[in-house]
Amino acid sequence: MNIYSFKFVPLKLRDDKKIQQVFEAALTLVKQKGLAGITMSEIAKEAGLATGTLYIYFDNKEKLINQLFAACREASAQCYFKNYDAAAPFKQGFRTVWMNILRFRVKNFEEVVFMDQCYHSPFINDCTMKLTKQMIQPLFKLIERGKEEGALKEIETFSLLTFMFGCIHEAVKNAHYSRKNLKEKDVESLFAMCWDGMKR
Amino acid sequence: MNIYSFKFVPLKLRDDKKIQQVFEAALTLVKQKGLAGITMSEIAKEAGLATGTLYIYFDNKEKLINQLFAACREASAQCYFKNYDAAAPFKQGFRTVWMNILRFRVKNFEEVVFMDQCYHSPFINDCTMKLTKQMIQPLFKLIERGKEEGALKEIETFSLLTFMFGCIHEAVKNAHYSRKNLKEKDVESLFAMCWDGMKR
DNA sequence: TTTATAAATGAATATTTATTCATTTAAGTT
DNA sequence: AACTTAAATGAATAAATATTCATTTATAAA
Repeated sequence: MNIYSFKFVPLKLRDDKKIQQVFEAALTLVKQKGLAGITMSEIAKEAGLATGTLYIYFDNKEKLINQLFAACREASAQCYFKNYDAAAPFKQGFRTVWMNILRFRVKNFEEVVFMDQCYHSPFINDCTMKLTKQMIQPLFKLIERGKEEGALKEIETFSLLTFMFGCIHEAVKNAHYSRKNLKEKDVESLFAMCWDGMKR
Repeated sequence: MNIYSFKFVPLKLRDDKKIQQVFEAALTLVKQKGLAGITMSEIAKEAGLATGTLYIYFDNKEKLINQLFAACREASAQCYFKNYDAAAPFKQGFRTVWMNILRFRVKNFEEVVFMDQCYHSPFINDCTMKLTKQMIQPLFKLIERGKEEGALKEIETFSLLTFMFGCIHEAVKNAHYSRKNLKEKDVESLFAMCWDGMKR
């Protein structure tokens, strides 16, 4: 017990699990009705909280959405290089990363939808956007390695990356909307198409 | 002059150009601030009309957005087979269609953004969605022809189409956001990647 | 030129939604 | 057990937005 204890003693603590609850509620609703269709009171209800409680954890709606966006971006970037072995041949490493991205997007489809909607919304500010662009840096390096080793076509790195993301992105979206789960063989043929398109 | 003329004589006519003005205003604003950020009064202002005038042309906001969506879908589907020569070799026809899609998306980027946002919004109803799916039928046929002639990989048509759209889609988006116009050579290398990925 | 009619207007109203706040509840300290 | 403090609540308020409507304007026919 220190001399300050009489001044600041937090007696009932904020529950950080609630932030997660709110995030999940928001994602569920955005997937259902889009960013244009969600309200603070609905988010609170879906999260099992009173409307006022939201404002203990988030300054306002804009901040809530920006924070959720940042969290999604973090989670997404985190997955890219899981199990990546820099010592292995390029194609193998590329495949690992490719599969990581695909799996993340299948598993976290709500996040993907949410982030997609955010890019053209009044909620996401410039600072948030800039940070987002920085996070694909490691992927840039990967593609560049592929070109140096003669494995990939001599095309602008940005174009190659775009191509790779485009394939994955659209496949995950279409699979979801047509309610067909991506089977092992679908994933394999998609990877084959993507690789054949990019390889030298 | 017929016997009814004393009953229904339209003396000041509705101006169909206004509908186009409103559509353009809405697209401009959606690109700027997203579907979540537009209001009826802003649309009216951007279109140079009074708020009330909007309600002469559209029942309400939902209808306005649905009609705009339908118009965009129409325009988009219209372009696919321009200059397509069914008698020409497959690759040539495929290339024509591919370029049509790419060009349309570059030129009508606002429409693309708008439609993208609509898919997850409270505005677009099921009926509208169903119609949209029907409109890619001719593309289905094209891909099937490619497989029959041995030009394309023996993969589900839907997967091949998805792949093709994914490449185009993402390339147009990224080009736009990074403010790099797609140059002739970028388009060519993108087409090459897409074709190499799909060809047998 | 007059008249009839529908379009156009934008301020007023209705509705929805964000945010606040007085009150209650819960938890740690004494 | 009493006390203190912050979290939690949800009804009340503020703010934003959709929609209406009484009035004005424009047009074509007579």
